[in-house]
Amino acid sequence: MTTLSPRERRHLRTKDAILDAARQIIREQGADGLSIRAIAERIEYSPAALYEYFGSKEEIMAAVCGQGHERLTQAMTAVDPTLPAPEYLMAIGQAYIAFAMQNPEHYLLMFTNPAFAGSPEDIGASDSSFTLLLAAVQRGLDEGAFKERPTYGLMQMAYTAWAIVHGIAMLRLTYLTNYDPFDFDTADREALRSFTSGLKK
Amino acid sequence: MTTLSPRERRHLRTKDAILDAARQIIREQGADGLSIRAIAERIEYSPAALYEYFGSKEEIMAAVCGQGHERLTQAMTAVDPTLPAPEYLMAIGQAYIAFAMQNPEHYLLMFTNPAFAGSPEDIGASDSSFTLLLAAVQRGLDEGAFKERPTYGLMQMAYTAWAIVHGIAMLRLTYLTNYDPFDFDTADREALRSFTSGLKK
DNA sequence: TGTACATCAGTGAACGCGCGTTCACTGATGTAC
DNA sequence: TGTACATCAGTGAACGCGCGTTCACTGATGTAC
Repeated sequence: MTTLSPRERRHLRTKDAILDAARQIIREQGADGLSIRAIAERIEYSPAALYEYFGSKEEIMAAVCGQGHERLTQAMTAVDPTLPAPEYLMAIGQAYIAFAMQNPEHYLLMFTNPAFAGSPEDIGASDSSFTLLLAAVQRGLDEGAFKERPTYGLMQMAYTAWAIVHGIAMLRLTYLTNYDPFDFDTADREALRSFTSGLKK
Repeated sequence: MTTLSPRERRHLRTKDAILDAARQIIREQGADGLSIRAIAERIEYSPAALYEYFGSKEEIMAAVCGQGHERLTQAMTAVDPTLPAPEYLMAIGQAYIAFAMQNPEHYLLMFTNPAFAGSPEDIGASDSSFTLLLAAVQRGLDEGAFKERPTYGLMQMAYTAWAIVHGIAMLRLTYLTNYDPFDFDTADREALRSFTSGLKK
């Protein structure tokens, strides 16, 4: 790893400041409120200055998404891997949901923006958070904790496990804001338990 | 029910044409592509003409959302209510997902647009599709097919059941377009079975 | 049935706005000798 | 250490664009008598 010159360090710091500003704007005003001009205003630069760091607005959004995927994977990796498979699956699910709640701007940009969705690589082995999920389900199958069916194997189980945490995250972030008749975290845990227990037979 | 004058009929027909055009545009270009001008062009009117029918762009979007909620409720109501509670719950879940797949523009506008989310009434008794879901879970509890826990009762079960179908719908519509390594419908059915069977204990 | 008038449905042009991006420029920082 | 020059980081003004909405208008449709 080469050491960086002061100039390079400053460059990276400014780049980070741009991404931070972008995240804050999305958090406060939604993705529609994000504009080059708003970012520039927040970091007290002229709009044109941002083009020294990113080629376009789209590049900035892609960078924020990339950051989000990294941090999501990190949060899931922090889960204790020595847990029994069903508990481990539940725990990474809870970590996933917690990440979404704590980083709504990241999560919504990652999964709401049509521009960053739908390419096969995203769900394939290269997408590391999904890879973690696949491994968790595989372990459950190997250890006999989950039972396969002809039409419900590794991929299907992982896909539906993803769907449930994604559904919880999206509902809470987009539809159930300002609504809390009960403790969501507890209900979510029960939902994961219910779903996971269903994988056993 | 009063009969309508030809003028009133024509008015309603044009109103419908506006909503249809709006839905098609969202379908083809996403919600961001929706504009008064685009709708006007599609129905071969001047942009200003739309203000004869709706007060603002927002009113048009709200009307499309309203249509969507109606149709979703209709689709779920069409499910055979004489099915045993667990099968009934699965069936309305499948109807929910099928609606989203067949009406992506409705579904995405309803659940993606921040402007139409988050008011308590939306999840309360007034939202009829959620009411259907609540009734289904209640039946399962009454019949002893589902078992309550201290932290996982009627509302929690309904909320998480909603989350799972919502997650499936959103994933398929926004992230897994152009990706089909297996039959989603089959996997979805298994997921609902797995989740529902988990409600029994 | 004919006529006078009111209402309705639609047009075309214009408004002000915020946007992403470009471009010529300038002063500051770093580099070579 | 001093000087000449190249590169870097940032500015300010302007571009063209598409947007929602308003407004004065006009011809068509409906209504009253």
